[in-house]
Order: sequence, then C-alpha cells, then structure tokens
Amino acid sequence: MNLYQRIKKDLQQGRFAPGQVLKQAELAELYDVSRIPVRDALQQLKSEGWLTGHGKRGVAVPRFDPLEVEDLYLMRMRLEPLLQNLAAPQLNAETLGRARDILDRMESDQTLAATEIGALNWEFHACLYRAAARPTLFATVEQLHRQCERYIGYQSRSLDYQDTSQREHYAILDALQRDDSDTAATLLEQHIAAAGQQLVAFLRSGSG
Amino acid sequence: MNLYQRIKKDLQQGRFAPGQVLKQAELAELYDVSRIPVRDALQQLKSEGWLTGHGKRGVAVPRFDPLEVEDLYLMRMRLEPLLQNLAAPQLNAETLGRARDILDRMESDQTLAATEIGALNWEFHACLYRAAARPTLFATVEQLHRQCERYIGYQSRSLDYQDTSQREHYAILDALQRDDSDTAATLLEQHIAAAGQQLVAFLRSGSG
DNA sequence: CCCTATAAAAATGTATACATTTTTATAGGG
DNA sequence: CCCTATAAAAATGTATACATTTTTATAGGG
Repeated sequence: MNLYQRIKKDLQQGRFAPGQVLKQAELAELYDVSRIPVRDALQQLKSEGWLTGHGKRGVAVPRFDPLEVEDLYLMRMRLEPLLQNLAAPQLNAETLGRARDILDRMESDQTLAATEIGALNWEFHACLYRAAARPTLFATVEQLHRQCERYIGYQSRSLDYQDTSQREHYAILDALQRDDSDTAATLLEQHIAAAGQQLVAFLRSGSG
Repeated sequence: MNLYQRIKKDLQQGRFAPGQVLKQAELAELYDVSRIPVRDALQQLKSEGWLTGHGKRGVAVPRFDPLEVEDLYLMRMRLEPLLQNLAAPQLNAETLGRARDILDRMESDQTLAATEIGALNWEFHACLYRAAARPTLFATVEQLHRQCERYIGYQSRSLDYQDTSQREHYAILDALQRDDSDTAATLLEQHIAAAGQQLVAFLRSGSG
C-alpha cells in the first residue's frame, strides 16, 4: 500500500478531525517517510477532495458539506445515464454476466464492510460504463465517484437504504438485458437522485 | 510565471511533438530547475490532460483526439446549462454588466491572440457561473474547460466561427437579462454543441 | 534465427540539506 | 490598549545525493 492509499484510508476512518490542519512534516513523521512523497500524495488527495488546500498555509481536512454532495450527485445524474446509454449498444452477455455476479456477491455476503460495499457498488456501474469505450467521459465520472467516496461511509450505514439500492441495481441490469436502455437510463438517474437525497438529508440532520 | 505555467505554455505553442516522451531529467535541464518541481508540475499537467502518464515509463505528449473532444463537449453540454440555471436567479446588474464588458472587449479589440480570446471566452461564462455560488459544480466545469484548453488554438483559427460564437454569447446574455433562463440554457447548450462539432470536424478533417 | 536469462544502463522515487516564503511573536509609537 | 514594524520561528519549496525500479543491451541455449 503506497502513501496515498495509507493517508486516504486514515482519512476515511476519521483518524484526522474535520477542520484539522495537516503539516507536511507531521505527516512525514507519522508515516515514516520524507516530505517528498508526502507532497505528491497531498496533491493527489487535494484533487480528489479528501483535503483542501489553504494555498501556502498547508492543507486541511475538509468538513462534510451537504452542498458539495448535492453538486456531486447533480453532476452524476447528468453524466452517468449518458455514459450508460453510450455503453448500452456495446453490452454483451459476458459483461452483463460480470455485472450480475457483482450484484449477487453483494447480496449474498453479509460480512462486507461499508467501504467494501461501496467498492462493489461502483464496480457494478463501472463494469457497465467501461463497455462504452469512452475513456474521457469515464475518467470524469470516476473522479466524481472518488469525490463521493469520502461520504459513502455514512450512506451505507442505513441497511434499509442498501436494500432499496440493490433492488434498483437489479432493475437497471434487467432493463439493459432486455435492450431497454431508455428505461435503464431513467432508473439510473432516479437511483443516483435517491442516493444523493438520502445522503444530503443525513448530513443536514446533524451528523455532518 | 511558475514551472507549471511555463511548461503548459510551451505545450500550447507546440514546442513538444504529440507522441513525444518527456523525461523528468530532460525537462529539469530545459527549464533549469531540479526534478522535484518538475514532478509536481507533471502531476498537475497530467490531471488536466496536457500530458498522459505512461505509468512508470514517464509521460508523453498526447495526440489530438476527436473522441476526447466529443466527450468533453458532451459533458459540458450537460453541466454548464445546469450551472447557469442555478446562477440565473442570483444574477444582479453588476455581474451582468461585467459579463457584457468582457464581450465588448472581445468585440472591439482586434489584436487579441487565440489564447487571449479563449481566456476571455471562458471568463465570460465563468463570471456568470460564479454567481451560482456552487463551488464543487464550478470546479468540475472549470476542469472540463481546462481540458478543452489544449484544443482551443484550433477552434479560434476560424474567424467565421468567432463571429457566430460572439452572437451566441450576446443572445445568452440578453436572455438572462430579461430573466428568461430557460432560453438562456437552451442557447448555451446549442452554443457548446456548435463549438464541439466545429472542433471535432476540424480535427477529423486531417489537421489533428 | 529466436527466445529467455542475466547484466548494464537509464529512469523514476525518496531522503537529507539548504533556500525561500509565510506565520507568529515581540517591541515600540500613538 | 491597539496598531504597525521588525525579528524570530516555522512552514513550504527546491537542489543534490542516493536507492530502487524499470528499461535496454548482451550472452548463451535451443
């Protein structure tokens, strides 16, 4: 595991308090490396929203921001159905099979941690999106997803939501399998909207 | 001008051939700095599409890619009208005035270089978008714009296109000024679509 | 001749030391 | 007491030197 991944994991697990300012030297000592790799990792983490740059005043752990979540999900609502539609004509039995395998695994394995559920969730959608063979569009969608990542711990807390989400996943996949990409796109848009609303409501209700 | 800006300017001006592989040591010598700031600049340039990472094999100057342009403009068509609509209710006389000033400057000054026209063009739209006070959405739109930047040299070659583009800008601003944000959004979508088509057609016609 | 295995070379990655910039603390005037 | 000016301290930025990884060249077997 490289430094970027180690710091990100610790941010995910709440090792650093929101609002806390992190110094390069602190992190270097904490992770037992020099400041050079710390700087590289920080730049990447900033570009993914895990840290915010105070310019030349070091970096800070950002607070949870409902407006940021709203924006991220609004964008995903616009871009992901587009990408899925571009992928739809290219989907073959193998890809659809792999997507279904992922859903089945999420369904059957009750021991999955929140981050693992999040990872499989994305892998399901990404598996379909990749079939579009549109690297630029995919890269932006992936980046938006990465920016959402720091919130997903909260999302998957609600088991109730997980059930709904899974049913939506199967409905999307079924629609794609019967070549009904319009329905699949609509379902996907609603799926993203629901996830966003659930998350924003949770954050606004205090726990942010 | 910092290293990032210097390298970017040289990439814009075609100092490095598409496909060419750049070594850290080469660039360090060329710009008379050590490899440390080169590494920082490269990471940023990669994230904006000015360079592509061969993983651990150094970076390469990307070739012009019509599919990339298509994706970028498709995304902008989806996101920018959304952002402009969020901004519309917040627009006041001062902001609208500043936007009009920018257009007038583009109109009157015939000595502007291609990159300067590109910069003003963005400044016009950004000036309106900022009124929405949606930093996350704005940041993504800005990033998409930055990724388009390496193509704009080609766009503004056609003077014919510049005229059309300017008329569209005024039409959008007029619609916003009379509180007709729906029309403004539609015009903006068409404006982006036209720019994208013009650019893709140009690239496919050989000169990429 | 082609293919794999090994050695040499080149490139990237990182630690340490120093330079520069930014922030904080201190002193003095009003 | 507050405010600005200066000095000290702390932080970031960068050069050099070394470590590690990756790529290329070379040798030998089939």
